[in-house]
Amino acid sequence: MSRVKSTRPRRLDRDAWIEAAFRVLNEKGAALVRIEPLAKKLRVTKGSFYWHFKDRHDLLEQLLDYWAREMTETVLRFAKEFHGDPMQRIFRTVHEIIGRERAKYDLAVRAWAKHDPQPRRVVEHIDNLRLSFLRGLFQDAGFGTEESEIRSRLLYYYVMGEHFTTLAEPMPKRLKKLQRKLEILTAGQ
Amino acid sequence: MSRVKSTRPRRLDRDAWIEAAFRVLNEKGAALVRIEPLAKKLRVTKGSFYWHFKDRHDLLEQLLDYWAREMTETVLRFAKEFHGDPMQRIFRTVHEIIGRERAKYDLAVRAWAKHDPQPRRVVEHIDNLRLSFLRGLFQDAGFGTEESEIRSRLLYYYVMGEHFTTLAEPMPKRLKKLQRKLEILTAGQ
DNA sequence: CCGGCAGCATACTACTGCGTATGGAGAAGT
DNA sequence: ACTTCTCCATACGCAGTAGTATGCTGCCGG
Repeated sequence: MSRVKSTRPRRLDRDAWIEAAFRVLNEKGAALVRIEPLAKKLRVTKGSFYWHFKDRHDLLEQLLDYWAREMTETVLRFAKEFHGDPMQRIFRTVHEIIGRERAKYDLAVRAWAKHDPQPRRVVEHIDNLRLSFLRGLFQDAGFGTEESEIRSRLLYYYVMGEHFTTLAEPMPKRLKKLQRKLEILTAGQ
Repeated sequence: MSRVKSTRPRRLDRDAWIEAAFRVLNEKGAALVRIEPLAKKLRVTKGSFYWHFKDRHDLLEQLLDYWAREMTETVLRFAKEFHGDPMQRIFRTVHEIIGRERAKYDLAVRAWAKHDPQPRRVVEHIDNLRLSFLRGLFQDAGFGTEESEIRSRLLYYYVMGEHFTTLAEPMPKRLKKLQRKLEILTAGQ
């Protein structure tokens, strides 16, 4: 009758804290990423926290790193593996982003970035990465520099809006409309 | 030499609290809309607050009302006064929204709405209002129902993105590109 | 000139959260 | 077996904040 205690992951590491904090960041916002509530969720005390981190600010920095890596490595790596027609690559990339539940995390980080220069710099960097990638796709499709800039930005903002807006229709309907939207954005060539 | 004291707005009212809270909401987020710091800014104590409001939650409700009114009355009223060519009305409307510093407030409210059903309902309502308005413009321009839905959503998300993204170029350049974006979104008719 | 009330101040309790200091248990080296 | 080091618990001081209770003051009608 021993060892029936619920999961007792004593001896956890930095990443366990960061991932738990990341969840709270997305669910409640950066202001509510607090140490003691996190400790409660992880079933430890903050003695553990101050072993792995210097202070709360230290955790928030790691959080940004985590987010930045998630957002680049995961999404763009998949997208770069696509081959074939440039138009199809655009479609499959956006399809991938919208299908996955990734970019929705952006809202919390972006709201955080609005009043804090540190996340702001990171967000700008990520935005530039993604936008330049999309721009490249449009250029591959034959659009000029300026024209690609304009259309990629339209597309990028569209993807953002899809995740920031709650009036989301069921996925099949959204994907059907996505097809038409991409037609509009890639027309005129 | 009396009456030289700095502005002493004793005897303030609900609206003074709400406007101050609204500024904090946009600058710091909903979680940091706190009573005593607000009282400090208003140069009163929270005794005043609990006279005008039942509790903190009461204030946040008023805040949503305030936001909803700001976002509908102000923006849409202007837009509805525009006349002439439907395309031009679309352009002037979006021009108005982007030129003014209004929609930027959406980010804080939207982040708040993500983990709280009350603001979420309000945001959905506002989104529907704006989107149906834009949809009407496209329909006036001759697009079909489904096609207007798709294009208005592209346009709406674009306007949102312009405000949520920090990599904003100088306004003249943005407006120049806006022209081209609207051409893309209104083409094919 | 005086009662009364609107509007705010003051003083209090209770709670939450940050950071620190220190102790303790258990694994790992020797 | 004894020490050391890692990782966490415990206990503390302190600041900030929500909410309540009650006291104070100026203005306004009578």
